[in-house]
Amino acid sequence: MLGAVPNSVAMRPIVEKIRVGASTGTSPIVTRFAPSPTGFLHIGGARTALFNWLYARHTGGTFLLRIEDTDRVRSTQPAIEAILDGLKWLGIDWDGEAVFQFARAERHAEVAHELLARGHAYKCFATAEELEAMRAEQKAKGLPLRYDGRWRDRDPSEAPEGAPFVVRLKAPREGAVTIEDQVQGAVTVQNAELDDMVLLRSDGTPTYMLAVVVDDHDMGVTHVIRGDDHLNNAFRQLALIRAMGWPEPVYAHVPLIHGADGAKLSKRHGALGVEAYRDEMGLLPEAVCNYLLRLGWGHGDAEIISREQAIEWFDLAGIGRSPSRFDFKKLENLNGHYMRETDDARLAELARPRVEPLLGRDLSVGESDLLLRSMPFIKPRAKDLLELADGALFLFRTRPIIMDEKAASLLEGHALDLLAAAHRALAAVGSWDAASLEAAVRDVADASGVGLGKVAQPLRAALTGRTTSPGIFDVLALLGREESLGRLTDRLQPAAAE
RNA sequence: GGCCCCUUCGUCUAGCGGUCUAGGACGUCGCCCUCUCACGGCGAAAACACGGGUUCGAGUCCCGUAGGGGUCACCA
Repeated sequence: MLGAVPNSVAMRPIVEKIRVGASTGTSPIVTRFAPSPTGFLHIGGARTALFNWLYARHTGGTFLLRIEDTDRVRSTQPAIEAILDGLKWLGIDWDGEAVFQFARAERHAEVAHELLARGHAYKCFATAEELEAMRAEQKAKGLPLRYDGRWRDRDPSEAPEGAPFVVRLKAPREGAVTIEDQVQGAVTVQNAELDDMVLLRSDGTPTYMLAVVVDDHDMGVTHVIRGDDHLNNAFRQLALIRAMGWPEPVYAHVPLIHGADGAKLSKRHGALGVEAYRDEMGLLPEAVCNYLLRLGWGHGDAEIISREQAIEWFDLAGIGRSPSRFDFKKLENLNGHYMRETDDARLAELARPRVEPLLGRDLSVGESDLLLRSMPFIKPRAKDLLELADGALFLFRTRPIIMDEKAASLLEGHALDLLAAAHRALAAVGSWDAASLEAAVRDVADASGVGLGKVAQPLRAALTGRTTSPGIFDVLALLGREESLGRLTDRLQPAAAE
């Protein structure tokens, strides 16, 4: 059982299927995104996924998804769904079926046993307490903390009968390893700095280090693009890859994203799940992708980059070497840009489910149509979907509409006389269109010897309940004759309105 | 602490030895447009961390210093 296990049986179907899909292209490049489902898809993970996806699409290669669910305690189904949903929302599609790492535990163990059989790995019977003592001593002596290889050359027969053991890789101790990282450049680490990592735990389950290497190999991954918190891991993984005689992947370790204050982005420090960007912040996926792309990657002066353009331009050489801070203001600005570019129908559909809760009721068919027609006037003023919904709200308020404080203060004294004059003029307008309405209101201003603003602001307050809104003539046109005149009457005859 | 990585305006970045009196974008400030708010247009302030080299010449190459980050598990 522990002997030379054939190394070509388990899980081959997965590889074959993927390879078939990839073989149609001219490039053999295969990338992957390998999140662990212990929480939502955070912004850093999203960027890593995006880079891998873009590189695969750019090269005509294959982009695979692997869920690293080997931590049975912390991995959850909701987290898996959140990650899948997040990727779909961002428009990052993967080739073939997602691979679940835990399901491949047997294959991982098989590789460890093969290594054991070939003398590239050994059993370590050191107990947890023993290792703890070892580290305490190293720390006391100011030595680097690492496994000292105490079982590296000992015979397993020296261990107590039936004692539990882990399997460790017998890594080279002499020399150095250099990785030609596509982002970081040549990085060299002395083998003496690395200790013999655990491949199989004492319960026989594989560690992450073993699992990634085996899966990446079996999945045919050629380019490993990931956060640079894995740079040190790469050297250990390479030792394992070499022990197995497998082809070495190209590495690209991308600097991490920091919070606005420069501190590391963590779950309690700005690293929200992508669903928060979608639901709570009301952002468009194309804006988030564009922002993420520019965070750590550049192409000359290009800022607004479409998905198609990104695929055409993306390359590893454009990835910067230094960590970047997350700037929500810039994301917001980008989102405003994409909102203005988005067609009204899509925007209205995104706005409706946000308008209805604010209103406390569903929109009728007619109101949905009104929402759609209002988009050209609302969307230039909104930088996210929250503002979009908020900006459209006044259209659906029922009379008498509520006034905010500033609007109410605009409806005092002489302003009411102007409002009354405007009401009379508007009531006499033949064709209820923006141009005719504008002419009528300008006449009122001229006749009263005041600027247009003196009339427009009270009108805006009475019509929308606020001091800011789309152009007042567009507001009148949108609301229609009856509703507009009614809202004005409510302000002119407060007693009747209350 | 050991090892590894990083360092251009507040932020994201362009720059790949001379074309840099350092460019763009967001943000900030001013002006214009104007019925409000946005949008849009114009303009301004704003950076090569520091110190040594190499070179005719350094933001660009090398070495230090400082600062920041990552990593050192039978987590991933």
